[in-house]
Amino acid sequence: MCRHCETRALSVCSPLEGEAFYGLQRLNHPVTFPARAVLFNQDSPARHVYTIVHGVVRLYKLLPDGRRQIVGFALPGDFLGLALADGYGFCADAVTAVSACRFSRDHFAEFADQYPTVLRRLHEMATHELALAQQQMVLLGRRDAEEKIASFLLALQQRWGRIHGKTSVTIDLPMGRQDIADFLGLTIETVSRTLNRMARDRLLVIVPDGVRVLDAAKLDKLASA
Amino acid sequence: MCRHCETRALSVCSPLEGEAFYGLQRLNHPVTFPARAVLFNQDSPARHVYTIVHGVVRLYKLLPDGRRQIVGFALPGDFLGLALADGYGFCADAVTAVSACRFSRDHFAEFADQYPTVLRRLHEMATHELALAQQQMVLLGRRDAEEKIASFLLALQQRWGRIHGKTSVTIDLPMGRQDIADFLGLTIETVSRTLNRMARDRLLVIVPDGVRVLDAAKLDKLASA
DNA sequence: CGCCATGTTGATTTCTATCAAATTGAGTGG
DNA sequence: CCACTCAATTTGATAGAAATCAACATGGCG
Repeated sequence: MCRHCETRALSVCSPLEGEAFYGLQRLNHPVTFPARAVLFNQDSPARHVYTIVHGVVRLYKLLPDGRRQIVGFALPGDFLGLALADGYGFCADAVTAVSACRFSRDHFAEFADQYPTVLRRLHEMATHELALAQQQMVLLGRRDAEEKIASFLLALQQRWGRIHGKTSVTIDLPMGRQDIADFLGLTIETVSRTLNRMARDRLLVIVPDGVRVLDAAKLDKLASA
Repeated sequence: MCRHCETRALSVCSPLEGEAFYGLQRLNHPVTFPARAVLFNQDSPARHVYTIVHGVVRLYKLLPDGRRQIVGFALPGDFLGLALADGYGFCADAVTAVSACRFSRDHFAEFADQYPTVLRRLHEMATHELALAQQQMVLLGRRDAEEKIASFLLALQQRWGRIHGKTSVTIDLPMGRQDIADFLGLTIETVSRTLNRMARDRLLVIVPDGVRVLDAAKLDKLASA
């Protein structure tokens, strides 16, 4: 029931009311995916668009020789298919079990043309994604391994904070070390070593499926340095 | 005179006709900048938006310690200020002499709200930028120096091709080595060495303010490898 | 002609990748 | 409940690509 959806405030439907809200709700096909399920591939035609409700999705591109770059993690409230274009620009698969609102791309695009509010919101979300992507370019191009890890952890802490309504010193990391490595332009060994060095230096504690921040100030300094 | 503008087909105004076209033209304040002029800074409030008509602009972010990441080069037809947000997300300055169409951000945003075609086009341009940014993340995170240079050259060749209507084996490089380095996440020495090694290996010839491609096949292979 | 930016080239260091092996831990079946 | 398996992670040793440090060359331009 969209009316009581806990991720509504974060999602594309946040500005909708009345007729527009119900109109979009009528187009919605709720779907779920088990962990590791593929939502779509880079080359496949973009038949659907999605809003993530629960769970985490990794978005990535592959080079012909198998190297992988994760371009983002989609969390609750995030929208997949912002471009409303014929093809997705990347692969998407579920890191955890995922539930999502699925819409036919054509129906959604038609709906967006009818309600400029939706198009405006979509553009707002797209430019926000663009800003994140540019921030990630700085991280990938100009930061060392320790700074990358610190930035990643704090950014994720903030995103979970917005989703849950309160920030926690425990940062959930549903994705594996290899995923973190492929997001930060590192290897799994460097991620592991860096996290464990941070734990040894009392910046954080490694807990099952996450970390707990001990020294936020030092992490902040690393992340912005 | 917008009517005969040679970059119109590439720019935000391409889909406009009749009243909308003249309406936007009335909002336009043509401006020029000499090389090295600052268009705006990362922290300054976003008073204007721009369409580049001639010349090249570099867009970059700075870290507190002076490290720089160039997030893009704006070429004729490109739009600056896609977010229509309160702040620019980056610094912009002129690499060459630049002429541009400048609009008040508020007036432009109002105009976009009036003409959904414009908003749609803006969104299309934003998602295109997003796709480019994601491609750049792959480059920064997962490619070695030689692949980075090859990809950069070919991407620029294609962009000039779209602007001039025909692709040329001579690729104009108005930006300096340091700019290329800061775009690709390398140092100036590595850029210089890699380009000169490519020249030694007969992949290309270095010419004043550019390169001439000799072995497009090998460069293609490097770029997509 | 000489000056200062920009670019090139060489020597060395450093960080991260790579290669290799050991450890942990969740799930399975005896 | 415990041995077993397999994947994920950690840890160690080494190699390698690019950064850094340091001259040196070039080439516009006053």
